Amino acid sequence: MRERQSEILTLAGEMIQTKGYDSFSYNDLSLRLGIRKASIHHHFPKKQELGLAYLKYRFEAVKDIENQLRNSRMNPPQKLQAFLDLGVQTIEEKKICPVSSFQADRWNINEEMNKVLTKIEETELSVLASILKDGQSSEEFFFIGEAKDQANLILSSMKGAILYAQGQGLEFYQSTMKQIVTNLKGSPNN
Amino acid sequence: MRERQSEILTLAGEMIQTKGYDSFSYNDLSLRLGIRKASIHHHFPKKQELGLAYLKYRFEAVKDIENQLRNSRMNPPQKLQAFLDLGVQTIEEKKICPVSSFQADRWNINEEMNKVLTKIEETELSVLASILKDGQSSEEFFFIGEAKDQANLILSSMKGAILYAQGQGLEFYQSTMKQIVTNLKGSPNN
DNA sequence: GTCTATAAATGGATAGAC
DNA sequence: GTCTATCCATTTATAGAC
Repeated sequence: MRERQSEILTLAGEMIQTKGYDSFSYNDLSLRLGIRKASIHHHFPKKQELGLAYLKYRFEAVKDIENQLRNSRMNPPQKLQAFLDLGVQTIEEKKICPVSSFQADRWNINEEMNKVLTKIEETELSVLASILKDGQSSEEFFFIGEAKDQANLILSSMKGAILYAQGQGLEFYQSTMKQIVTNLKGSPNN
Repeated sequence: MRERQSEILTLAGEMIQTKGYDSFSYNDLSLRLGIRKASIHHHFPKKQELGLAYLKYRFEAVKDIENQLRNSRMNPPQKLQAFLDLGVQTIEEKKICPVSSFQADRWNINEEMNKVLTKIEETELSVLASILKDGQSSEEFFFIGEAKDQANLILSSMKGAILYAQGQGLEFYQSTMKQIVTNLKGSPNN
């Protein structure tokens, strides 16, 4: 990927995580990059192409994270913590998850973008489900039901809590994630 | 409240739950209502006033739900289910939670709107925390830690799961909420 | 309360020179 | 790859008639 293109994608990502896909403009990018709108159109002729390119780039990044976690020597609780810690950085940068951002903008994106978005969702969910499954096998996590459903629950709450944290503060996220880990450790009867 | 005004607010709400606050226009409202843009400006001169009015109206609605649940003769598990069922309707109407919508648009709203949004968040959280506390006392719910933290977790996951359900289907929400209820029933050792 | 008309700014996009 | 110049549609908002 050309230098400028990845520069634009990175900045677009930043704006997607703050203003949202539908609300940032080529002018916003232009001002930050110090080049004219037309120059950005040269790299990404239409905004939908920029949005799609960003989503594809994000998809690759998510698959990278997946592989890193899969090949790491961390145990399941450590992997889960590493996963949940990704949200802390997002909040500290006053951003939201790009997936949540596009989810909220689903009406404003085309089918092609929506398809990639759905693939990203599924990849993230399967990464987390795999961690939970391993932890269940090794008796480090305790929960009833399918690992997949538990993963859906945890990822939903993680993304949701990031949205709340913008208003309620980082502590909201921290205590909520702590509660997740607590729930996985067992019942009040243990 | 005048008829037309509440009509506009209702429609604005629908659009906030689909396109989002920053992405719907007075023209969108105009087309749906069959009156001109200028007529809408007569009722809500500026879009920020419309947005603020909607949030205040939502705040009242949330407090109503709070009172209804508080005064109902349902037991805590029934109250929780009624609460979670609110999400089902939202998904079936292909909408997202208005709170989530504004949370994703936090960069695009002013401080006054953000204040009301935060109040709505806090009210919803306290309603849920109260249900969980009651259920814990009556030994119908089992969880470690504070009811408040558990409420944060459940509300985050509820809102998050609604966002996922747009792409993954209603079943995603249903099974995720089932997992929440399962988790509250006790540990795998029970 | 609703209308026409209109303003002023912004947003996405393209043509063509350098 | 970047620029200037420009286009056209949209968006928020206002003035003033009915």
